[in-house]
Amino acid sequence: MANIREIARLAGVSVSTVSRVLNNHPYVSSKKREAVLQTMKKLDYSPNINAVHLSRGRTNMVGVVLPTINHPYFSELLEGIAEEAMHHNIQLVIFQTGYHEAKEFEALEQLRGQLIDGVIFASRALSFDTLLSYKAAGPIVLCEDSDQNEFPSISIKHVDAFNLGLGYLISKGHEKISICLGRLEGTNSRKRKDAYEKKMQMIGRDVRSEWVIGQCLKIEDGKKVIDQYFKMEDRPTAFIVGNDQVAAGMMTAAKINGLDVPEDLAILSFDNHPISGILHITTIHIPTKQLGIAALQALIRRSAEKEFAKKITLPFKLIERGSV
Amino acid sequence: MANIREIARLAGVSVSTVSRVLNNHPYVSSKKREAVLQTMKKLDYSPNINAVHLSRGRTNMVGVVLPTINHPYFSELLEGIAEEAMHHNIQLVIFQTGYHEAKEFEALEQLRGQLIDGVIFASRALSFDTLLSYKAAGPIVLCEDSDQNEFPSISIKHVDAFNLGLGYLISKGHEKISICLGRLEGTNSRKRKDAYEKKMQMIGRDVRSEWVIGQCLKIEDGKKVIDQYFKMEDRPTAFIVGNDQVAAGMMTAAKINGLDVPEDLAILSFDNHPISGILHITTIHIPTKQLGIAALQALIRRSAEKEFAKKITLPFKLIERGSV
DNA sequence: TTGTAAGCGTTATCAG
DNA sequence: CTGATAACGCTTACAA
Repeated sequence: MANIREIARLAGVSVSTVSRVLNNHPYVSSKKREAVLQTMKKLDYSPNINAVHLSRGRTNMVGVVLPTINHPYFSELLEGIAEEAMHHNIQLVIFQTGYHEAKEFEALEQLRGQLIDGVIFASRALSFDTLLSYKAAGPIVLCEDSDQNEFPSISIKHVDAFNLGLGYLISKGHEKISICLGRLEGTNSRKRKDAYEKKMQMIGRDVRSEWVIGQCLKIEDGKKVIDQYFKMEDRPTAFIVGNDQVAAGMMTAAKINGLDVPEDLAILSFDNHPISGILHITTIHIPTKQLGIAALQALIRRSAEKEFAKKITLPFKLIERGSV
Repeated sequence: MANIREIARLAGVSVSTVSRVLNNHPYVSSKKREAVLQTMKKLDYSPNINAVHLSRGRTNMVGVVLPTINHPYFSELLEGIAEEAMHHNIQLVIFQTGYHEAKEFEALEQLRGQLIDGVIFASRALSFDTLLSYKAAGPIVLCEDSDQNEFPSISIKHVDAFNLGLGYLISKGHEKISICLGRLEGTNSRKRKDAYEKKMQMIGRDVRSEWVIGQCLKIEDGKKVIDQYFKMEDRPTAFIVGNDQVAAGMMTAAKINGLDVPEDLAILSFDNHPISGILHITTIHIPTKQLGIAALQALIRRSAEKEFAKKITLPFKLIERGSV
C-alpha cells in the first residue's frame, strides 16, 4: 500500500503538505491540495491508522469491560455507550470478560499500552485497589454505585431504589420479603443487600438467610428461584428481584407450579426492559441506556480534567403493573 | 512513559534484547533476561501497542459491523464472536451502525487503514458491489445467506427454514398465512420472502400484499402487527414471524385484544431465544451464538487463505410449543 | 547469544 | 504557504 512519501513524490510536494491535506489544515494552496488529492485517488491511498496513532499519542478508542454482551442490561448499556461514542467519533473496543479477572486486566494493560484512551467498567470483578494501581494509566470510569472518589462513577442510587421497592411491597401488606440478587460480591448487589437488611430490621423482621438468593442473572435462574421457594421452611409472600429477566423466569415457573401472581406471590423487579411490559411485571425503571451515555460523557470529561471524579446518579421510577 | 530504549540503557543491553524478552524469544541469556525484567518492573514499563502494531503491520483486532447491539439476535451473535475472539487473542472493535451506510464505510476504511485485520458484517445496508470494492483491503466475512462466492458467508439456509415453518403451519391446516420480516431490503429477508411466495403459489394461494409486513424487529413492532391484522380485508389464520421478539409482542397484543393463540391465530417465529420459551411460542431454533463463532473462525481462515470463500450453513430445528 | 541500524508511516517543529 | 527533519516506540534483518 502506498504511503505518504510516495504520494508526496508523485504529487511533487513534501510529505508535510500531504499531511496537511490529510488533516484539512488551512495554509495549503488549492493547486497543491488538488494535486495531492488526485494522486491519493489514483493510488487508492489510505493512511495507516497505526502510524497516526503512534504519532499522535492517542487513538480515539475506548475500552468497555463487561461480563457478557448477551444480557438485556448490558446490551442496552453498551448501546448507550456506543451511541454516544459515535457522536464523539470514538471507536469502542469490547472486553467481554465473563468476570474473569485476567480479561479485565487485559483492558487495563491496553490502557497502559496506549491502545485505548480510556476504559469504562460496566461491571467488574477486579478489586478496587487493583483499579487504583492503574489510575495513572489513563481515564477509568465505573458503572457502579460506589463511595470512592478516585474515579467518576455512574449509576442509580441502589439503596434508594431498593427502599422504594421495599416500601411499595410493604405498603401492599408484605413483610415476608425475599430478595434475589446477581453476583453477591458486586458493589451494586452489596448496596442492595444492605438496604434490604436495614429495611427488614426497621419493620422488625429477622433476615432469614434462606430469603437471600444470589446468582440470579438470567431467565433460567428464575426457575431455580421458584424451586428454592418451595423448599423454604418459611415462605415469603413477596420477592424483590434484581432484574426483569429473572422475574420473567419466575413468573413462568410460578404459573407452571400453579402459583398465582400476585395472589400467592408478589414479584417486583428492576430495569423495565420490554419483557416486563409483556409479562405485566411491576418493576423499577432504570435508565440503562442513559447510564451508558453518561458513562462515556464522564470518560471524556475525565480525559480533559485529570481529577474529575464525580459520582453521577440518574433517576429511577416505579412502574406499577400487575405482579404486586 | 519509559520506552524500550530506556529499558535497554538501564539494563545494560541493546534494544533488540529487550524486544526479545518482550516477545519471549529464545536465545537470550537468563542473566540478561533477568536484568531486563527487573528494569521493566522498576520503571513500570509497558510497551506501546501502537508502535507494535505499526511495526508488525497487524493488530490482532477485528471489526464487527451490526445495526444495533441491543437486540437479542445481535447480542447473542456478538457474544459468540467475542467468545471465539478471546480464544484467538483477538480484540473486537464494534461498529454499531443503525444501518447507516456511513458507519459501515467507516469499518471498511479502518480495514484499509490497517487498524483492524478483518471485518465481520453481522448485517449490512451497503451494496454488495461496495463490499467488493474493498475486497483487496482485507478479509471480510458476511453473516448472511448469500449466493456470491467472493467472501465467506455464515448463515442458516433461510429458504429451507422458512419452508419448514410454512410446511408445519400448512400441516396444521393453515393456508391463509401472513409473514412478518425485518428490513425487506436485507439479503436474508429477501430469501425468506421468496420462499414464502413460492410456497404460497404451490398451495394455490395468492400472495396478498397486505399479508407481507416489513420493519418487524422489536417487541413493540409486534403490537403494530396485531393492529394491522385487524385492519386486513382478509385476515390470515397464521403468522410466520422473523424473530421471537416480534412474536412475543404479538402474543401479548393478541391476548389484550381477546384473540386466542393458537385458536384464532397461530404464530410461528424464529430464533428460540429465552422469551419464546417463557411465552410458549413455537419457534425455529437458530444457533445464533454458533453463527458468531463460525463467523470469526471463517475470518481467521480467510486471513490465512486469500481465496477462502466458503458458504457455511448451520442447522436449524423446529421447537414445537403452544402457539401453533 | 548479542548489538547495530534500517525500517514501519505518520505528525509536528521550525526555519524559510 | 512550504519543506526538511526529527520524533513516536517497536521489530527485524544482518552482522558479529
